Amino acid sequence: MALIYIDDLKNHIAEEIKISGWLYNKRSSGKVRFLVIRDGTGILQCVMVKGIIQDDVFNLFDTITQETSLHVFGKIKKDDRAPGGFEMELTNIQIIAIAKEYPITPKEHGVEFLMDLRHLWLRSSRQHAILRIRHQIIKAIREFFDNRGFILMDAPIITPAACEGTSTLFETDYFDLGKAYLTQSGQLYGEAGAMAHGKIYVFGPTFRAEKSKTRRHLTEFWMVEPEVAFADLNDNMELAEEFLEHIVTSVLKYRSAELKTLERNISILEKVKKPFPRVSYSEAVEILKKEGIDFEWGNDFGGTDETIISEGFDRPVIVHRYPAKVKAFYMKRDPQNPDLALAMDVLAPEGYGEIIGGSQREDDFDLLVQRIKEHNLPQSAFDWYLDLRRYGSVPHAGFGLGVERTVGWICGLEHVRETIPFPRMIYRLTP
RNA sequence: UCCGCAGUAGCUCAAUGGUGGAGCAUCCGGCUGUUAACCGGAGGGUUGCAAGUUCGAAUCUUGCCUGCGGAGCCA
Repeated sequence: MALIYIDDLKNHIAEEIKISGWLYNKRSSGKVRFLVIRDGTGILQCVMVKGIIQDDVFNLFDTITQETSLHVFGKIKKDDRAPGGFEMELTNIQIIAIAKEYPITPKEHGVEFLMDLRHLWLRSSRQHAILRIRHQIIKAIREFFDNRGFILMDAPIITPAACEGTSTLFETDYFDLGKAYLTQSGQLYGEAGAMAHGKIYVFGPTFRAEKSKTRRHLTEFWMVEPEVAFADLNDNMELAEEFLEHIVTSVLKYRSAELKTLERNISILEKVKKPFPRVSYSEAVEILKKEGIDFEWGNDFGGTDETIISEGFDRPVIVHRYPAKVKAFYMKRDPQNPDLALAMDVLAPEGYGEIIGGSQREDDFDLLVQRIKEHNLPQSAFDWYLDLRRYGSVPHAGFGLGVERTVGWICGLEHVRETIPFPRMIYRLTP
């Protein structure tokens, strides 16, 4: 017999059915008792009245504790008084396993306590909604690229050297070959893929060993990185805005119930339509100065700078053409001004900061060799990467989108630690 | 690594130098439509750890531990 799920109850009104789940909450007013069941797809209020149901079933109420697993049997009816709009008139209950005293009670808890119990916290309605939206975002990401002929190309997670040579990497011993590192970006491999397939995307976990202690940082996070051959900075910015529009539209369409659970103000999300405002780095610096910020041209923006810049716009804003010296070695210089890199960042509204970073890549062999030297990187480690310029180099561009920051923004969360099932942070390795 | 904040019952918090409490959770009792149900009762404490000041410390001082927020770095 196929399981019936709570989110499908509308097709089973007036039927006698079985629902399998866990006790979410229970209430009683003596002779009338309510069991609230969750089955992973929703919650269902079940009601029983003494004298109408068998006494031995009625009395099971006292032994069923929060999160006890059980089957409930009864007839489904519409009832506006019930959360979810449907109610089951109980005829029978089968207990599978009585739960021990459950630590997460239907009252407030602190984040530290809940994070220690993350494996159980995932069951509560808010976390449930967040992870369903995360799922939708990831689905929309894959859908977007798949529908446009991009090929998914997995990059290695264990790598021989830094991709960008700046961040601190997690290090491990690799047999007789010396040290290996966990990847901080699949991009360089993605460029190889773009030269083979035209347009690809890398989607995988990335790792940063920096001791970042902010609401925007995890040591392990997921990143999607498209890379397109024969594309320039403008193509890259257009791709990014169509991409973000698609993701947000998809979440609004398929996860409105979850956004409501999170009490997200969706009017802000509804404005995420292309074209996004575009400002150059220099214009962004002017915005900061107009707001009274003491900011020197040539520095990179900090978190608060990004917030101030994005506050002037009602949708994500693209900042382009950064000073080359604050950006990575592989970025192509602006032919109009060699001090600038053809880089672009997308800043999310409401202070969520940088969710996309990308650029047109340097495609000239000699210039790339020069950049590697300027950044004091070992050229031997990049010899394979230079091959991409030796053998049929073309203009190409791409970007990386941080999944957790995007989930945090769309859900309206305070901290990215709630956007991933089991966050890894500098002071948290468990559960 | 640096700066700031916090640590009291299983959980969330109160008590600011003078007898450590409340709500929730647990246990017992009551209630025929509850909505984080409600009402009555009970049990539950090395106030993060160590030292110091004081007649007296959860409260003041110092050190340590743990966590949170921010800076730097980045998505």
